[in-house]
Amino acid sequence: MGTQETKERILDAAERLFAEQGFAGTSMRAITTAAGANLAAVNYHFGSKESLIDAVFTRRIRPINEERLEWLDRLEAEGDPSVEQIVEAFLAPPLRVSQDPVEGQSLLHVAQMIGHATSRPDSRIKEMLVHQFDTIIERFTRALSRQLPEVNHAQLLWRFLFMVGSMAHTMAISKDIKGYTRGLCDPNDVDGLIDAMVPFVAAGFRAPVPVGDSK
Amino acid sequence: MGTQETKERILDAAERLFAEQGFAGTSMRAITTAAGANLAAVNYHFGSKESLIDAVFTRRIRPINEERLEWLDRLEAEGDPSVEQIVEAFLAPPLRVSQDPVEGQSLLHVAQMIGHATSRPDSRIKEMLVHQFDTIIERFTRALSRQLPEVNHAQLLWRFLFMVGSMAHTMAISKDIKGYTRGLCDPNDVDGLIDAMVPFVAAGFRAPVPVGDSK
DNA sequence: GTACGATTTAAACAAACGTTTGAATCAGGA
DNA sequence: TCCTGATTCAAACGTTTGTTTAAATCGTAC
Repeated sequence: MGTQETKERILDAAERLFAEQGFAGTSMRAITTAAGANLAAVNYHFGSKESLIDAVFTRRIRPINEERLEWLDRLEAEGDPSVEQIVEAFLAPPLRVSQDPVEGQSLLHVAQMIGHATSRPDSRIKEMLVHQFDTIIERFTRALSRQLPEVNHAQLLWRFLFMVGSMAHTMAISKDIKGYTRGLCDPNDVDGLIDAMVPFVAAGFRAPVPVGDSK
Repeated sequence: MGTQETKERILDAAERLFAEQGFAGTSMRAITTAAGANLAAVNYHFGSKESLIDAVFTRRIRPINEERLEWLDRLEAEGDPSVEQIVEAFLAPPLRVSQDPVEGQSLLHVAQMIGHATSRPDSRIKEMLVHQFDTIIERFTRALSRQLPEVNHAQLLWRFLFMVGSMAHTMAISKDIKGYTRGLCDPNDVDGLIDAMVPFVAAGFRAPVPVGDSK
């Protein structure tokens, strides 16, 4: 049959190149060459480079956000979840999806791409992100607020932002973490990374609110 | 005389445009037009666009890192600083330098630019960052390790990375924070931002290390 | 005033970019 | 076999990119 074989190859190649070289740094020619397709294939299948970026991004972020919500649903069905559990439900899905089940090693392409996208100057992607994360932010801040009644809403949003920052930045530079830390930190050990990140973020959420900011 | 007047104007314009549109998204023509200079001025004064990026970045990051080290020196001269104090010495300088003393409001161009730079795919800037932060990382991790003897070195590096991520990401998207948080968080209130960020990060540093990671 | 290095200017450069075109090729049903 | 729609292909499109060039202009010391 060959159901959209070229389309899939383009998405895979674009995802890898976007992760490695960023969106602006990746040309249509580089994508189609890596995908073994003709230059015009992207415009034929996706319409434009911008639409391709959307497609590459949405293909990954939607399942990630669905898994986040399912994870949180499961936790709340079992009782009232701890801050650590809520944080893990937010952080683990995007990190786990980066593990290549075929190669065994973690390529982290998805993670790097998401990291780049979150700090992109382009406003179009920003709007997409805001929309994609609308439900996520509401559900997770509400769950966290239940466990942290002494943290007002503004402070909770700040801390949520700091968590996203820790995650996104770690993802974005994951390829170079070994260089930064002289090999001491291994970004391919996803479970170890989650085990390091969850306590850090959870403790941050539990921190006493600054004085003079009572609400 | 006109001591390098054009050169300064180009640096200012480039900094603003880099912050607003990223490095790849800003053309030489946009920079020189905004600076009121001729197109060839950048190549004449800086050699190339890449060198201009270096110049724009270095002009800001060097004083920031110097202030970080001076701040830490001062703290250590007064006694042994708390985690909160060390964290503040790292976070405050890049956030404060963003405040425009003339306009009164915080334009945060520097912060945004730094945020973009830290998640840049380009390896050249990465090397520059690693080199610029070499001393910083060593001094600050050593100071933190003295207050946190139960946190092993690998975990400390992870947490340092998470701190940088929170900072860089907040800087990168500072322009859109009000949109993300429906106006509840104001990135122009730099003191309030620091007051929110320092307790979060400090609590993260103090968090108990994950089990099975004793070293 | 004249000469000279520093700077600015307009113009053009080659290269790379995303996109479009129209013919060639493919697959499957009538 | 022929037809039809989907896909692929090589080629070219018009822009935009960063950079270079050579002449024009400026500022200053002689």
